[in-house]
Amino acid sequence: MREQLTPKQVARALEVSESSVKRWCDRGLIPTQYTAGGHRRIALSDLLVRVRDGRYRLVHPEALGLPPTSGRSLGGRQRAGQRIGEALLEGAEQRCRQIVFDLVLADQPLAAICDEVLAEALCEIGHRWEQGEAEVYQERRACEIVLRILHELRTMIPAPPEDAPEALGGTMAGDRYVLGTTMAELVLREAGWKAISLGDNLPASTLAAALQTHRPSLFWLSCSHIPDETAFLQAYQSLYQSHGQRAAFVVGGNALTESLRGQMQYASYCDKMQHLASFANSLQRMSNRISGEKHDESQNPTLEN
Amino acid sequence: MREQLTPKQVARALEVSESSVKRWCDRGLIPTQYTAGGHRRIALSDLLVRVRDGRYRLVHPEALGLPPTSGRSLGGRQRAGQRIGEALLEGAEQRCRQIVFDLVLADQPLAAICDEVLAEALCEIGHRWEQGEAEVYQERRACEIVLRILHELRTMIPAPPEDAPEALGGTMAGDRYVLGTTMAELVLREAGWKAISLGDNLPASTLAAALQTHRPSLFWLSCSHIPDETAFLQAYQSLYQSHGQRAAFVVGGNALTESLRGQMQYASYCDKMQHLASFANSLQRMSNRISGEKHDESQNPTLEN
DNA sequence: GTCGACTCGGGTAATTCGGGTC
DNA sequence: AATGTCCGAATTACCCGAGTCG
Repeated sequence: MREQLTPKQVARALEVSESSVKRWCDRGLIPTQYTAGGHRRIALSDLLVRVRDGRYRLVHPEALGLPPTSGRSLGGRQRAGQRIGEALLEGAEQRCRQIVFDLVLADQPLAAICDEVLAEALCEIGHRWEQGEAEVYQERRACEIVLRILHELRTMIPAPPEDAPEALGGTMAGDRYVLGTTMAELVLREAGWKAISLGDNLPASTLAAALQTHRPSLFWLSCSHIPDETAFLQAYQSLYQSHGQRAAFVVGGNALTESLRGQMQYASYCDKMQHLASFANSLQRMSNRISGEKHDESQNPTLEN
Repeated sequence: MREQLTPKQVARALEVSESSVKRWCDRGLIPTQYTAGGHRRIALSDLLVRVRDGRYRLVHPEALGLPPTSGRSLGGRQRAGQRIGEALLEGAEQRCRQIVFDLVLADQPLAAICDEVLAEALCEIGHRWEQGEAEVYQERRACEIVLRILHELRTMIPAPPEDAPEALGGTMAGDRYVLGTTMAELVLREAGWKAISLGDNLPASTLAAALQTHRPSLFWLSCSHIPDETAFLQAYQSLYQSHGQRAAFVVGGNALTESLRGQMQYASYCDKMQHLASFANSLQRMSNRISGEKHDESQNPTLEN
C-alpha cells in the first residue's frame, strides 16, 4: 500500500478535481510534502486523519488501495456489531473489512470499535458455539479475520512521535488468546504511544526481563484464560513488586474475576478498550504537565519522557 | 551502519523513482560522490541533512540503516535471513518489514522468502533460546512481527480470480502455532488459489464440517506440535477416510516425524513452503489440462473448477 | 578472471506544475 | 468565495543496451 499519494490519486479518491486538492494543499488544509522538483506528495495517514475529522469524504477508497465503502448508512455501532457477526460466521472477510473501515472513516474511535463491534460480535459467536449453533472452525476463522483486520488498521495509524511514551504488554503463560493484547496495542498506538505487544504465552520471568530492558511507562496484561490461579497470582505479584513502581500496570480480560482482582495490585483495571484508552490519555496528560513544568523551570527545550 | 548509499536505496527510502534521485544528484540538489567507474554514491549524512530541512520526506527510514538491501539472489536470501534474525531479536519491526519487502520487490517468490528467510531466522532464534542466549519474549515478539508482516504481504497479493480453485487448512487440536498455516495460505494465494486458513487448535470434527461445507480441492494441515500422537493419528485417519478422495491432503510441519508419516495417508508431504507451492502448481496445471480437454471436446468456453 | 546483479545514461510517455479563465 | 477545466513548461516514471560492482 502506497504511503505517499499524488494530488491526482487524492482527487480520484475524494471525487473532486485535481485543482481543488492542489488549492487545499496550498492553503494548508492538507499537510503536504514536496519532491525536489516541486511536486506535491500527501501522506496517506495525513489524509485519513482529515477524512475521519469529517472534513473530506472518501468516496472511492479503493483508489488508495483501501477496501471499498459499503455505501449504506452506518446505522450505529450496535447494528455494525450484528452485521459483522454474521459476516464473521460466514467467513466473508472482505465484508468484515468494509464494515470496520466504514466505522473508522466515520471517525469512530478504535477503542469503541474494538469494544462494541468486534468484541461484541466475537462474544456472540462464542455464545452460538456454546449452544451448538456454530462450528468451532467458524469461531477460529472469525478470530483470524479479526486479527488480520487489526493488523491492517495498525498500518493506517500515523507513526508515533520519537518522544512518545513507551508501553509494553502481552498475555501470561498458558493464555493463548492474542486478540486482547493486539487490540490493546492498537488502541495505545492510536492514543500516541509507542506500544508493543510482545505476544502470548509469556512466562513471568521473561516479562520481567522485557520490563528490565525496555523500562516502559505503561505495562498491560491481557488475561483471557488462567489455567492455574495460584501460580498466576504468584507470578503476577513478583512482577508487580519488582516493576510496579516504575511502570503503570494495567490489567484486563475476562479471566480476571472479582476475587482474583481482590488479590492483585495494579494502576488500573480495564474491562474494555475504551477504559484503557482513557487511562492512557490521562496518564500521558499528567506526564506532559510534569515535563512541561520542568521545562518552564529550566527553560530547557529537551524533552524527557 | 553503511555510510554510502546507492541511488536505488535512496529511491526506496524516499518512495520515488530511481531516475528522480539520479536527476537530483546531477542537478546538485544532493551532494554526490562517484566511484571510479562513475557510479553515484550518496553519503547518509548528506541525505539526512536534507531530510531534516524538510526538503525530502523519509518514508522508509529503515532502509538507510542497512547494508545494500535488495536481492542479491541466493546470497541475498541467506544474508537476509541473518539480518532479519538480528532485527527480529531486537524487535526492530520496521527493519524486518523493509528486508522482506525488498526481497518481494526483487521478485523473490514468497515461498522462498518464507523458507529461507523467515523460517530460517525463527529457527535460529529458537536455537538461541535453547542455549539461553535469547529471552522467551524475544521469540514471541519475533513471531508477532512475522505474523504482522505475513498479513501485510497478504494484502499485497492480487485477489484470486472468481474461478480459482479453493483450498482450506489450519492446525489441529492442541497445536497453537499459527505461522505455518498462515504462510501456507499466503503461498497458495500467491499461486492463484482461493486459500483460507481456518486458524489453529481445530478439532477434527470441525475440520470435517468445514470440508463438508466448502468442498475445497486442496486441504492442508500444519503440524508444529502434537500433544497426543495416537489421538492425532486417529483423528487424522477419520478425516482422510471421509474426505481424502475429494480433496488433496497436504501435510507438513516439524512435528511430523518419519514414523508418524508412515502411519498417515496423504497426497503430499511438504517439508517447506516451496514444496507446497510446486505441488499446488502441478495440481492446478493438471486440472487446467483436464478442463482444457473438456473444452476442446465441447467447444464451450465456460470454465469449471 | 568469471558471473550475476546492479547502475549508467539517454530517450520516451505520462503526470504534475502554476497560472489564467470560466 | 469556491470549484472545474484548459494550457505550455517542467518534472517524474518507465524502459533498455552497455558498462561497473562485489
